[in-house]
Amino acid sequence: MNIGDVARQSGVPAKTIRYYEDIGLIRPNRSENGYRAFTENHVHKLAFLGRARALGFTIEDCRTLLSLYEDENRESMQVKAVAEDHLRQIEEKIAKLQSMRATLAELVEKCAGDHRPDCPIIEDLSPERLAK
Amino acid sequence: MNIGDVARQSGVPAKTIRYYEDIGLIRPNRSENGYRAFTENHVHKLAFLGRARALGFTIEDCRTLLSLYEDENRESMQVKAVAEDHLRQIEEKIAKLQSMRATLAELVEKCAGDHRPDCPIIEDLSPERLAK
DNA sequence: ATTGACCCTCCAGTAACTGGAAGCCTCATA
DNA sequence: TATGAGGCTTCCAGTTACTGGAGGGTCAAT
Repeated sequence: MNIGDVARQSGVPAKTIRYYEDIGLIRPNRSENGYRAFTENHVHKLAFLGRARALGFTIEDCRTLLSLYEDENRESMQVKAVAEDHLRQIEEKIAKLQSMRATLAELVEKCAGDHRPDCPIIEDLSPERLAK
Repeated sequence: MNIGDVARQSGVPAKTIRYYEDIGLIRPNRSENGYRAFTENHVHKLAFLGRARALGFTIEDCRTLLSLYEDENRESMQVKAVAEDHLRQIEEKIAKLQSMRATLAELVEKCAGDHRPDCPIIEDLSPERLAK
C-alpha cells in the first residue's frame, strides 16, 4: 500500500506519516521504486496513533502506548498509569485556563468597548496602578 | 538600568527580555560598554507584557495591546476586541480539554489497572474494534 | 591582579507537525 | 510515443515563545 492509501484509511495525513517514520514510530518497508510500502498493520497503528493524539497524549506517550498495544503481556496498570498521568495534566491545563477565563471575562465585561480610551483591561495589565 | 535590575523589577527573566528586544517588543538603548540601558518605562512595559502573557495573550496580541497601552487616543473597543477574541479561544481550548478529560476519565475508571493485559483504554484506541 | 557577578552574542533545542521546492515514478490518454 | 496529471521522494524552513549553554568581555572590590 502506498502512503496515500494509508493516509486515507488511517485518517493520518501523509506528511505526518512520514514524520512518524522519521521519529521511529512506524517502520514501513520500501518498494523497489523507493516508495514506502505499508501493510494493514501499519494502518492500524496509525489509526491508533491518531486516536491517542486526539486525546492529547504526547508523542512520547504514544510511543509507550503503542508498545503496550503490541505487547500481549502488558499489564493494564501500565496503560492506566500513562492515562492517569495524562489526565492529571489535562486537569491542570483546564484549571489554568479557567482561571484565565475568569479574569478575562470579568475585564471584558467591565470594559465599555466604546470610542473612549479608558479601559479596565489596559488598567489591569498596567503596572502603574501598583505604585499608586 | 541594566538587564538584571529590570528583570527583578518587572518579573520578566533577562533571557526573555533579550528575546523581546529581538522581536521588537521593546527597544532599550545601549551604554558605551554595550550593555542594554533600560528606563523605568521599560520596566513598566515589561511588567505589562508579563501580565498579558500570564493571561495567555499571544506575543502578537501583546504587541497590539502594548501599542494600545501607549496610545492615549485608543478606543476601548479596540482593546475589548482583542480580549474578547482571546477569551473565545480560551473557551474553545477549555471545551476541547474537557471533552478529552471526559473520555479519558471514563476509560481510566473502567481500567482495572492490574497485572492482566485486558485494558479498555487500549481497546478504545484500537481500530480493530471498528471491524467487528 | 584576581575573583565573582554581570553582561554580551550566537547557536541549538523544545513539540509536533506543516508547507514548499525540486525532482522521480506511473498510468492513462492522444 | 509523448505528454500531462497525480503521486511519490527528500530536504529545508517555519511555526510559538522561549530556554540553556558555550565562549568571552566588563565591573567593583579585594
